[in-house]
Amino acid sequence: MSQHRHPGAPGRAGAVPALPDLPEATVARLPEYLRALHNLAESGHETVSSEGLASAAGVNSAKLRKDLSHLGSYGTRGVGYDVALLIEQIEYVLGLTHCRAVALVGVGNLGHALAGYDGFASRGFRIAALLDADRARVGEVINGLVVQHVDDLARVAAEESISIGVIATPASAAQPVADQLVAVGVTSILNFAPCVLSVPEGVDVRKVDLAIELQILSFHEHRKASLTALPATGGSALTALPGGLAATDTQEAIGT
Amino acid sequence: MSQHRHPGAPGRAGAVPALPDLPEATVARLPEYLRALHNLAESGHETVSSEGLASAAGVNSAKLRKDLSHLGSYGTRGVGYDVALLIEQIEYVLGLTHCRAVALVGVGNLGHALAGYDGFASRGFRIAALLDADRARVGEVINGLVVQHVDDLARVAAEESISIGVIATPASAAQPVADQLVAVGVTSILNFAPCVLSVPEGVDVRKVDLAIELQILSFHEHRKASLTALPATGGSALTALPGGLAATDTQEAIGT
DNA sequence: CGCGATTTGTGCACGTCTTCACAAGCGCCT
DNA sequence: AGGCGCTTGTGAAGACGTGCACAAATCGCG
Repeated sequence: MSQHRHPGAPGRAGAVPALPDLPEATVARLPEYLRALHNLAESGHETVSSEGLASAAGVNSAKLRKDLSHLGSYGTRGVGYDVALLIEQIEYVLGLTHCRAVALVGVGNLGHALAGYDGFASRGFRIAALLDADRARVGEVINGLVVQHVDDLARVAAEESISIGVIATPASAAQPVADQLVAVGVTSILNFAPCVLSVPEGVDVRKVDLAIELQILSFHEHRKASLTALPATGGSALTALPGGLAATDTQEAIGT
Repeated sequence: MSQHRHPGAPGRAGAVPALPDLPEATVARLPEYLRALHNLAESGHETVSSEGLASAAGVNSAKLRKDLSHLGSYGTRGVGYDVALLIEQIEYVLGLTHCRAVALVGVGNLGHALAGYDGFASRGFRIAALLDADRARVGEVINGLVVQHVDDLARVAAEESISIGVIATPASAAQPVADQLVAVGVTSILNFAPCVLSVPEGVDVRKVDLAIELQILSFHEHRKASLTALPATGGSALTALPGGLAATDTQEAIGT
């Protein structure tokens, strides 16, 4: 395991790209590393240590090193990682070496915002089509793109090579839209509608539900509040004492 | 472990709320169960089996039962779960029994969409204030709320009891905004800006980055594409065969 | 009243992820 | 050239999450 080789995007000879099947948890963090690396590159850093990159990405350095080690050996002991090289590598692994076309379905409140979000373009994604089921919206121009009817999806997909579909419709419309996307060959879907989608095997769906995020935060607020409400006994009682749950479980003792 | 007791919200006598510290993974799924339960309740179901609820929530039934068992025993063997009771319980645990006030900072593209998103109000959250650093935006009315300057945060927080802060600003503004939120006592933050926030201990931050979700999907697209590109050898080679990585590791053998 | 069908709750084993701790490797300085 | 400090890459251990499979419990029916 040495001999600093670069088997990734640059220099591969059309052979097997050698995509190691990374742990999901690692994949989920790579984009964060990538963002941090771009920041570092802009501020003139040429190399960065695992400690430095880890803190910029908000993770611990051991985790970062293990994550990067899954891509191969791109660091130099005693020095750190070459920022530019690492960017290249991560972008290759993530499949960002070429711009990916995104079809956005549903130009309501959220869809509008997504259509105008410049964070996509700056990170290798191009919104290639806006679609909506509401004929009243068809023809509207958003951010330089004309809204088309969702029934024209097949034609649109034929013109542009759609890589990813984004669903920003109400929940009731999401499943049919997903079916249409799958029908035209889309195998990756980002779903903002609050519902579960059923898709055939081989199609990846990621779900983002803004209300769920708030509810998770709400839980922690609730927990924190209930903690401070127990000045003396509370703090220790719920850190898993043997009798910690006695307050509720005593009833069981009575029952038996 | 029996004696169908209801120690949760309804009927507790001001004593310890007995909030068990749930596994994070469970907490993250509870909102999904809650949404599915509301759907079931609307369609007239009074009870639901773990199997039924699990499929409605998109998880497997064993996981669902284990998740719910952490809240206590609210099912009836041979019957299933009482939908209304379970809703009550989950809402209590998540701290949704009273409406939570949310302060939204940054009314740009995304902020606008969030301000108009009705999925918040319908699930126990009330956007209590809109704030922005841009004085040109102050005074603008969005969805019945007047945009105020972010420097007025202290006053706003005094009027409304802000429970959660949402950051929808550009990355460069996010950290100062977070500091201001923390300064007025906010201990839960939902961050849409693509950057890591540093906050004091005790403050919870959840991050939603739309571009990251796309990048994760991009990875899977890339992987799927590289799979289909290897008709014969590929399929098996990268499912962790001993020699699967030989294509790249042979270089090492040459090196040594 | 008892029995069978049904469904929950959970012990257990397995896999994944995280963290620690340290050997191996690299560059620099003398 | 040799040694020293620094940093990566990785084995091993522990924590955490998942899924199976089954005992316990409940309802309905004869």
